Amino acid sequence: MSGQRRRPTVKEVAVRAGVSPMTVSRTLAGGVNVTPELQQRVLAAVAELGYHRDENARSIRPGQPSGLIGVAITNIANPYYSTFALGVEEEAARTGRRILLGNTAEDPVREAQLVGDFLGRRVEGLIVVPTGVSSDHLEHARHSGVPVVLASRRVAGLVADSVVLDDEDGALRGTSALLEAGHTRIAYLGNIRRIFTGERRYRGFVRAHREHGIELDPRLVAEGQQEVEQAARAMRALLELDDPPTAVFCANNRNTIGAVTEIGRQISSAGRRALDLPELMSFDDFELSGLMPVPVSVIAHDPRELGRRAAALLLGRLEDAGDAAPRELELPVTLLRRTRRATD
Amino acid sequence: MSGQRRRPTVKEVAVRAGVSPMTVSRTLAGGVNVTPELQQRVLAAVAELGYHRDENARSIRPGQPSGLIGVAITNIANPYYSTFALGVEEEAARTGRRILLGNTAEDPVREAQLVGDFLGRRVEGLIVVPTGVSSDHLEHARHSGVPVVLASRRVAGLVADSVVLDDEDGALRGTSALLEAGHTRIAYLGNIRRIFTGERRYRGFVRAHREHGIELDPRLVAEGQQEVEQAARAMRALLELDDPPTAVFCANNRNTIGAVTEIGRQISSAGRRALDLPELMSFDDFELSGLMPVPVSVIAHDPRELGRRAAALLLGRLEDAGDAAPRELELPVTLLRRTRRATD
DNA sequence: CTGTTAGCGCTTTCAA
DNA sequence: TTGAAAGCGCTAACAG
Repeated sequence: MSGQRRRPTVKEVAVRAGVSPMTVSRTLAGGVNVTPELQQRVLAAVAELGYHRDENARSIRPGQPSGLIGVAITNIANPYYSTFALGVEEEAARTGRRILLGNTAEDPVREAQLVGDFLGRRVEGLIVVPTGVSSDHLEHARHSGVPVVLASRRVAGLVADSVVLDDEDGALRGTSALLEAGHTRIAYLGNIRRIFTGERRYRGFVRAHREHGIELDPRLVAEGQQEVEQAARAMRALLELDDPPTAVFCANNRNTIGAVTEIGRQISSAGRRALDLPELMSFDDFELSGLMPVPVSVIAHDPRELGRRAAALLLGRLEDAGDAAPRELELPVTLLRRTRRATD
Repeated sequence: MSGQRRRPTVKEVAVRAGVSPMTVSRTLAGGVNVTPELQQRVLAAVAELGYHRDENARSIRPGQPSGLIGVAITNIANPYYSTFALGVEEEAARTGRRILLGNTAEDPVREAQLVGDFLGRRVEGLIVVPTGVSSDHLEHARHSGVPVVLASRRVAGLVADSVVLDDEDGALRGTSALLEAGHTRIAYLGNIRRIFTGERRYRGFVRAHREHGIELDPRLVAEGQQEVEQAARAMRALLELDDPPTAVFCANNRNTIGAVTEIGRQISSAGRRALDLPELMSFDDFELSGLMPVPVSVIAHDPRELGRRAAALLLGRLEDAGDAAPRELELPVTLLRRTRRATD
């Protein structure tokens, strides 16, 4: 086993091909002004030695882009965000760029570290699902010429391109559909309010109540669940109320899964019937959402498209090198209503 | 808007702090042999200028690691692989390393490009879910001193560390459980056979039949579905047979979701009863698997743990710089049996 | 404890 | 069309 053999350099390739390093460099850059004959020799040497041009060394020259895009998301394992990352990767790959991926775990401190690290690696731009209210590190990135695109959430006071969903409208429409179906006790399972989407979706939820003249029972509002298990516990607490909700608005993927999980437990362990359990309205679609024991309506959107758009905004910024005004996209959402079937 | 301001360098920090570049470098490296007084001045200058050490420039020095790990997976959007990536990221982050993530989309050509690109960026190691049978590019990486860890699948003839699942055992046990419950017509939905896990899981499926003396009907075997929609179509074809299966073994996540999707369609559109539809055995667990309209038993395992183990193998390799014999891990799987409830 | 020198792998600039 | 020199940002190695 040859083990830690050093990687070949331009110089070694040059020697092997019997040319100067510059000829190797030029050949690899596309071969302008190099005899086909020499190109042949160079490429042969490259193949024999298994040479790979050192992109890091290349990118230290000022003006030379690193070809890297830093992506900081809150939870890689959440299918919503991983699909988002796929969208970003696809767009980036189309321009030959790679993504550096980091998980913030919804922790502002980690996010700041991550961004600092990304800057150190000379990323050309950043795509961030911001976690906190502070924007010093993002401001700083932008300030040193690294464009930032915010996805899914914005940060107050930060001037940057962004792609978010029409959260309030989605929550409004979803909640209204429940109210119009006759529900008067609708619970809310969601993120902490200080998170951008948490605030906006809650606002839509409240507004729907106001517009329909229905009073909102504060005991039905549970916020701050990040993980499925927390959401399941919150759901259980709701079901144990004297006057439980007849429908539950779940403000995101994780809360929906938690709510459904608890419903499953009620059916299998506690022996309750699906008919006696609340129906759900889920902001974020998920796989097999149509096959749940209780009806799950969804406020659907395409995280992959969100990723593509975010990447497109960033790539646009990189080309224009532009000081253009920030572009703020707000993608529409689709309400897919599901109700109890007649046979239930 | 200051726009494309050049990023500050050590030299500029040095000037601002009134010291030499080396003092800056030393301070940032931990501050050994630097007066606290000077360190103060340097750190102040760093903060004022928003300086970030250029990791790329740093890593061109031979022996200096890049702090990057290349991860090539087949489908970022598949929750199974994204959770895997999370495990890798966690472990890598513990040693201050970052991951470069690429999607191969199950395409060997893309995989080879990706690996080449990763090598150009001087990754310290590679974690790959291999797509093809060819291993030239991986062999080459290993050969130039970049350790490779294969995850989930191995490649014939390639000497490398690997973490895979006990695929055959899982498939054997899952299929056996079905046979022992009295099923004699069990269908198979899976990957193409040339894929490592496809081959192994199919082998377990066949072996169970042999051991139980049950003949396998080749018309019940559908291979080659990569995407959910393909799997749903294959499932439909199975259900339309004159003599349809009473149970279906789904060899992976995507095929299971497809099968369940089709079952949902049969119930809602075709008006069939869950009782008349086959139960499923799924290799790979998934969220809410316990709440499906037909019983879905799962052969479960933890993709995050798989990711952590793969990363641990790689990190071990990086520390030992070792020519040690390749380590081949095979993680156990857990069979979780679900059957129809009495009330069905 | 601090600074100077040299050079990592590469490519831009200039000369042949 | 080719090559030599110089320097990108950083830090080991060697003075001082």
